[in-house]
Amino acid sequence: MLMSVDTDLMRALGDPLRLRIVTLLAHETLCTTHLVAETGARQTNLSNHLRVLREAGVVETEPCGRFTYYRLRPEVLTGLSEGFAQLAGLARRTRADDRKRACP
Amino acid sequence: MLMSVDTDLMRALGDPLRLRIVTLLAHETLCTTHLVAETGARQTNLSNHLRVLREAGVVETEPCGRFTYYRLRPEVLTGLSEGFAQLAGLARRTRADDRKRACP
DNA sequence: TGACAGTATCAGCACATGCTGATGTCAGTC
DNA sequence: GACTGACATCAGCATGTGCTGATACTGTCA
Repeated sequence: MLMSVDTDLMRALGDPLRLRIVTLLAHETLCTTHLVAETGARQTNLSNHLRVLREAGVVETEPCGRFTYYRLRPEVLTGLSEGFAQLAGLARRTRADDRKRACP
Repeated sequence: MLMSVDTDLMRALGDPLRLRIVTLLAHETLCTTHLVAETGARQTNLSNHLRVLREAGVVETEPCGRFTYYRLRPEVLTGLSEGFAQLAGLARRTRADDRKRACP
C-alpha cells in the first residue's frame, strides 16, 4: 500500500535553518546552547525552530539539569525516506510504461 | 560522503496541494486539465503550483499540441529518499552510541 | 483568418511564517 | 532566599506564500 508523505513534516524540514539543525543533530545530540554556537542564530529564534521540529515529531527532548538535550528520531526520517522511495518507484514505472492519460 | 537535502526541494514538496499533484503524477502522466479535474483546484492556482514544482526540478513538461503533459522526475525523489536514509542512519548510530556533546 | 480551448503570467489581497526584543519560568548556585 | 544561566513564550513587525480574477499567449480547428 501507499504510505503517503506527511505535509507538515515536509514543511518542518523545508527551512534552511531547521535542516541545518537536523543535520547537526544527526551527528551528535546537542542542547540549545550548542546549537546557538554552531548556527550563530539567536536563542529565541532557535527555540522557535526547535519547537516546530518537536511538534512535527522530528526531534525529542531530554532535560538534563537546566539544559535540554535535543535528539533526532531516526524512524521519522526513515519513514520519509521510504515514502519518497515508494513515490520514486511508482514514477519510474509510470515513466517506463509511458502511462499517460489521454488528452480530454 | 554526506549528500545534503535540498531545502528548496523540500519547500516545494511541503505544500498539501503540491504533494497531492506529485502523488497523482507518480501514478500517471497528466496534463493540467486532468489535474484540475482531480484536485478541484482552479486552473490558475494549479499552474502556479506546477511552476514551483517545475522550478524545483520535480516535474518536467512535454508539450502535446495545445496540452502540456506533466511528468515526474524519479531521480529527484530517489535523491531525497537517499538523503533522508543517510540522515536516518547517522541519527540511529548517534543514538545507539549515545553520542552527545557535554554540557558547556 | 477568426474563434476557441489549454496554459501561463500578472497584480492584488489575505494569511502564514520567520526574526527579534522583552519577558516568564525553572533549575542550580551562592 | 536572591541571583544567574538555560530555555520557553509572547507580541510585533517584515517578508513570503497561496489563492484569485484578469489577461496574454499559443496551438487547433472551422
